Amino acid sequence: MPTSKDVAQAAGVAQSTVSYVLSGKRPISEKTRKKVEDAIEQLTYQPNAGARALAGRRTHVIGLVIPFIPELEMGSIMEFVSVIASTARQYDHDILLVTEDEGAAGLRRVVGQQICDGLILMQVEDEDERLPIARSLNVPVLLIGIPRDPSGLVCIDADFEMAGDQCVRDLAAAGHDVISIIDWQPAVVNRHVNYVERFMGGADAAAQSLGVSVQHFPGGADVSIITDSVDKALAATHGKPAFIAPDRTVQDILRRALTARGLTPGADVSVIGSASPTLAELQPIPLSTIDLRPAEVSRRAVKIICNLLEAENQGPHESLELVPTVITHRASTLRPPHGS
Amino acid sequence: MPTSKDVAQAAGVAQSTVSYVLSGKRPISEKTRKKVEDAIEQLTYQPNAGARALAGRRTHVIGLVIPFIPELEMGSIMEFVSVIASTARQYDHDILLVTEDEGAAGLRRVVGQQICDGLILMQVEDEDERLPIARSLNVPVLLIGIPRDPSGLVCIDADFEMAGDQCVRDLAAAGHDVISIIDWQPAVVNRHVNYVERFMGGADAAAQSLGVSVQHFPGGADVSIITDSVDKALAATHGKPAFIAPDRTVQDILRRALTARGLTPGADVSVIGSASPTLAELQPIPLSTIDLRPAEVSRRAVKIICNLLEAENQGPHESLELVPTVITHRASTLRPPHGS
DNA sequence: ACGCATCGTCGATACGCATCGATGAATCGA
DNA sequence: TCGATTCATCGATGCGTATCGACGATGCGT
Repeated sequence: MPTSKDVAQAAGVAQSTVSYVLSGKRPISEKTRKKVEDAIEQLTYQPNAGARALAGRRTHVIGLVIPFIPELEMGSIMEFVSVIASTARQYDHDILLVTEDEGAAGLRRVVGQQICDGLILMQVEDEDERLPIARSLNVPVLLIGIPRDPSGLVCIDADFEMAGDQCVRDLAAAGHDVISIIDWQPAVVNRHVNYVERFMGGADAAAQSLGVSVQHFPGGADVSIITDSVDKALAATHGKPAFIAPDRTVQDILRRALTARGLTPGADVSVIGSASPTLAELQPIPLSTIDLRPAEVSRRAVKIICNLLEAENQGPHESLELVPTVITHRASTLRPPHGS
Repeated sequence: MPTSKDVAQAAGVAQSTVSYVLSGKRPISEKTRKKVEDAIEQLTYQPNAGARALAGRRTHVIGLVIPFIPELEMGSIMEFVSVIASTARQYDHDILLVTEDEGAAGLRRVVGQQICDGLILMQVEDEDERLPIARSLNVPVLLIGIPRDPSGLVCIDADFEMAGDQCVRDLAAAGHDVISIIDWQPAVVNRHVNYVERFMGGADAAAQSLGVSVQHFPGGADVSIITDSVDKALAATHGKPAFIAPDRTVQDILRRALTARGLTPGADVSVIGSASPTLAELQPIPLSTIDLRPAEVSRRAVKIICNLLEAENQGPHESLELVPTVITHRASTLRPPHGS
């Protein structure tokens, strides 16, 4: 492996000059720059990351703390991971994986050993045990998710309140006056991620201001539970029932339960779920969705932490960014009555 | 951040002694060791990774090249990623993500900059453009998947041939003499990962040796295609049809298609799919599965590359490890006739 | 023509650790 | 009791880069 000294020698300059050509932190004449760049190319020189980190006190690596994975959500987590990794590259950074099973100690380790310049925490819970550590670490930390007490922390998340609001408004506009929301699966709810409450809060507020009623039902992987909700929803309304099911697994079950009752989404009943456009279109009946925009959340997360890294000024930052959600009509919801 | 020099001072020894206590590469008296360890604890000293990499020529980081993600397979990829990351920790290594969108250059970068000691490539294709680079890099590379020409490479994968064999034998034993295999989705097949062929090869060979016949049908996300296959399978056999559908998405479609024809898995028809035990049990009718054991493949992958890292002897290694698959009976397959 | 600022480059040093050779202390045999 | 070993530790050096101060060369104004 060639070093910057080799490059310097080949170009007939000092090693420090090579360094300045690369960093641009001091003016270099066009002629010298050319010589150095040629030498770099010919030797296929690449700066040694360890030495760079040691001398420059910056590793250009961001630690990504991935959650322990309830099997059913692995797909959505992977989308975050993937987008975060490629976005990080655009900011000239790499992503190091920190698994949840290392627990809070993992955070201390990667920061203490200075493997990372900063951290991104996924799936932040309401009262997350990692928060005190996050606050005490001397590096920027970005949370995806919003804890109960976000003071002194930098957070980003989808705007679940907006999502709940959008869903209810949409169904109300389609003529539904009783709307049933089926909760996330117990496995998710029990994790105390508060986006569940935020979503419900947004939905309830919208319902109140519009004068429609919202019913809440437990989620679950069991068809009978969902079928029950369907029956209750049917009994509670004169018109056609409407369902909101933000959890992907619950969506699948709901679809099955509706079929079992002979109900067709878009004709006898409205259903709004949460899925990427691609997945939504693949359904037998294309699903109207509330898009929580994981890719956009990921991109912004990386952007925010990279800004913090450049800012470099100490002192705990604090901010909260909510990414607007997008509702999309497809075949699974009734169309609004004409003229209204 | 305290350094090993600080520790040395606190313990009243030389810095090199601290280093030897940590690495164990020279004998240290019990008394000195104790002093040093106490100092480490009190200062909460953690060795600087950059300096360690620079001096020790070993980063303790493994690059994991994750594939570009057809949305539908994200879940399974995440399982690999997650298990690889936590297994790596057991071998005292960390995982750095390298995204496919950086292409082959990404491999050269992380190795050239010496960010990584070795690489794991996922989803290796038949004629993978990364192979020449993998061979030319001066670090251990472990492939998950088997290219057409694995010479000079170290590979691991599930034993898809065994999987195909097991499925066919199992269905034959249950009394089926015509077995229909539905291919992976076109998106997967077109990627030229050859596990598809290996699976089919194993199935065909088993069929031949058992005197049953195997029909192949194209996979797809379209219900009508699958329904077609169901009809053809029904026409081609006196008894009850049998299906093998290793692709998860295809499985879902198949289930729907069977329902549409009024067929019940386990009663009128046998179905073997591929899913983790958890997911299989969650189905309305628990699915008999061929388990491709992604977690085991991941664990062994990490183990192999860590061994290579320790071996350190140059010269291209070459090996091929196949992880046995496991077939599990659940409710979706017919039971073998008594006494046979 | 001369002092002065500016520009471009060099040399030296620090970053924190691993490792090698050397040194002093302790142990052993005869 | 003395030299030969072995054991435990120290000091010095190198890993490859970033950065700071210094220095010669150039251009400016007067």
